[in-house]
Amino acid sequence: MTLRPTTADGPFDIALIATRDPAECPIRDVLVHLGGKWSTLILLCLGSAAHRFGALRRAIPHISKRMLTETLRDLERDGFVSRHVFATKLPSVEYRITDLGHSFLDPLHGVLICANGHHAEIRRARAGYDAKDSAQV
Amino acid sequence: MTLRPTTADGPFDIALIATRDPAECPIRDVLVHLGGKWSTLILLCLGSAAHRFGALRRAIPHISKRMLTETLRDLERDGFVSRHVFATKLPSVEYRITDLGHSFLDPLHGVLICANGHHAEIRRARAGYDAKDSAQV
DNA sequence: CAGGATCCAGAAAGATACTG
DNA sequence: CAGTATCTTTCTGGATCCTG
Repeated sequence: MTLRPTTADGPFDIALIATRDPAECPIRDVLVHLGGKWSTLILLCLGSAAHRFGALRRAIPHISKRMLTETLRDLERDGFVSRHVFATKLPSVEYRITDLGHSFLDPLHGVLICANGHHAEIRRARAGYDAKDSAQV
Repeated sequence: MTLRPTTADGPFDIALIATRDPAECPIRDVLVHLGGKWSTLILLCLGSAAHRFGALRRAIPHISKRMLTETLRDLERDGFVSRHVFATKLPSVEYRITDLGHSFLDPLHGVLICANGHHAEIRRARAGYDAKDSAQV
């Protein structure tokens, strides 16, 4: 199976989807991490400026310390962000986006523009679907 | 807080992140669904051609019937794909991408290109991180 | 301040069996 | 063929308390 993406952006073979080992498939191996509830949010935040832990918490409402720590570790592990500890009196840690992380910023931003632009449409679709659904039951 | 994305793609306010109600935030409301393990895979598959249920299963290894059904329902609910039932002898159902879904194809594709291009780098970063990690323990 | 450790309810997801 | 139903296991994420 060789699918051709509608965008003629180059020879990108979606047959990668069908890779036997999920770990070899960039779609699954990379996107699953980016797809996490918070990764994109954090990456975008750090894309605009370096943030300290507390600043990130304030910038991203509703995130718990636990999830912030965990997601930052994951992003660090994947090489998207770097961690810089300052041995000040009270510990302070700054997170920065790396070059690798930065290279994802534009593509991600494109998705966001799209999500933002079609948000109303999506919510309308949902409302319609749910209305039909509850009517039949 | 008004963050400016590094891409000067237009006036996209990342302060949307800080929206009080998560449901109002396109980033969370849309991306959380797209971030699911399978949504992107399915959307890309359907972007290349309409598929029937069974064909999708074959195109996307490792997905269970249950997850495929569920993810398709979600995508249908959000208006990304449409469902067409043919009353043939044995039921056959075809899934197609909608215009709305199609508008996400290019941005998503951009992310994939990026993920694909940097996959090796990411895996190296992981290996390095894990090596340091286990060395310290 | 930044985060580690622990507990725990609920969501997500796999396996299997059944149906029109 | 295209699901649905059910059971079970795994994962997620929030709350809370603790430390250097």
